[in-house]
Amino acid sequence: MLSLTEENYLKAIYHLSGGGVKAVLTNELAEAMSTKAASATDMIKKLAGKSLITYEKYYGVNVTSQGKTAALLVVRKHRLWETFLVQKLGFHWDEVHEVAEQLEHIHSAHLMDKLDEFLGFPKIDPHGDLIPDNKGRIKTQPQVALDQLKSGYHGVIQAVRDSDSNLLKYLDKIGARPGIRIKVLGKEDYDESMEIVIDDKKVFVSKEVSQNILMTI
Amino acid sequence: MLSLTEENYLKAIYHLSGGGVKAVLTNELAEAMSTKAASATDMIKKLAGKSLITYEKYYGVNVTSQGKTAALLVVRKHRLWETFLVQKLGFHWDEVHEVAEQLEHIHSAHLMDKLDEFLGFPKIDPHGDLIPDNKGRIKTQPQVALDQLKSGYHGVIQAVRDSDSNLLKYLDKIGARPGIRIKVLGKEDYDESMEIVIDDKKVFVSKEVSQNILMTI
DNA sequence: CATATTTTTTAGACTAATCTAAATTAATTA
DNA sequence: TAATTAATTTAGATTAGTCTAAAAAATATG
Repeated sequence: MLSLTEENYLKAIYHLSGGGVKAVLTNELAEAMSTKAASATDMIKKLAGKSLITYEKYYGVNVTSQGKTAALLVVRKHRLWETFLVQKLGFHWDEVHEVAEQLEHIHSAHLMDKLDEFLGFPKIDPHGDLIPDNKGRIKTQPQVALDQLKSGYHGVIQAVRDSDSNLLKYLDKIGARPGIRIKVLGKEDYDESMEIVIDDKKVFVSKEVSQNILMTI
Repeated sequence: MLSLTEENYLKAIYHLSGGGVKAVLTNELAEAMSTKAASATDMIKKLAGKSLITYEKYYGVNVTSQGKTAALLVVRKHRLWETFLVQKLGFHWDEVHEVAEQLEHIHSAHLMDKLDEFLGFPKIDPHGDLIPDNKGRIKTQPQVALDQLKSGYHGVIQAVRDSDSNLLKYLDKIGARPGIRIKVLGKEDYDESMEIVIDDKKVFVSKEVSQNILMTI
């Protein structure tokens, strides 16, 4: 059984990796956990020893399928508790995070199945995120090209359709890599170019580019 | 804020002391916590340093009113969660303890008030125990003399009416001290003597004795 | 009442998770 | 490509909670 700290690190790795899409660096992880790189290194070794992640010195961390399942079971608990807090206890959506961060570490599969049933087997949580099932599986979201996304919506880059190296270099330059979240600010009717937010930076991309970025929403 | 371990020790002290009625010895506490006396001593010093208990070397521990309040707030959480598990999630009463032991350590007064409201402000939990209010107060239960108790019922010794030293010596001999739980097995119609259980031992007591033992049920 | 036994405390060590500071490796730049 | 800088790892220390073994205090016994 994982300790509370191990679960929190694993969940952070899962999220930082964009759901297992890309590697996570030690400093990224340390910052996400509000701790120091040395502490992150120690925990990385521990989780690698439990086969939840793979670790190559100086090159970062990837979640294994076992680690992904474990992370998704924590995510499931978090999202079911948030749903409970909002739907049954009348919490506002912005009050639930801190408490759900605690509740997600309660160890009882039976409890979560009962809660799931009590809530009517919800598919999404109050923030619109998908709730994984009790085997740690999350419905693979259908991929959508970025140009199909409406203003205000956001998604995570899953893949790039065209493998032209000029496109990939350009995407790399603007920070558009798999696992990265994009928000659509607006679309120009004239040329169908889009203004999007990547890493808190606003960028304009042409229709040719946005057609080639595959996202999950 | 108390750590999970501190909360568990404090709760154990509260219960072993019969709700603050009598002192708790180091070995008792160690056994209740499934740990060693040395560990109990360490934690006792820590809790005494936080003014939750008073501690006199070699003579045991007493909860302060501050400690009592803190313990009762944990008890409140435990009992509200048990009520939730049984009434809302359909748990059986014998499945709830382990999960409630975890849930009672979630830190959020707001959550407990909301849960209390959701459950309709229950006064007792599924085991029939009183639920303390959100200030850590528990309704003082009316005292009842042991001879008024019916078969099958149980209660905790709160005080002894007669201070005759022969009576007290006798009570001490059969293990009937304040804070100790008694269960009534049966009553003889002939002389109104009672068969009771104290510390898993069956004992017969006369009406003269049972009239003088004041209990809370 | 002196000795033996039990209970409790103290001393020192161990693990998990953390930190700082130093050393090492990788990446960047001149 | 050599030197500099940035990222990462290692080494050693710290805290909370635990343990074992030894010392000290209280209690029981002869």
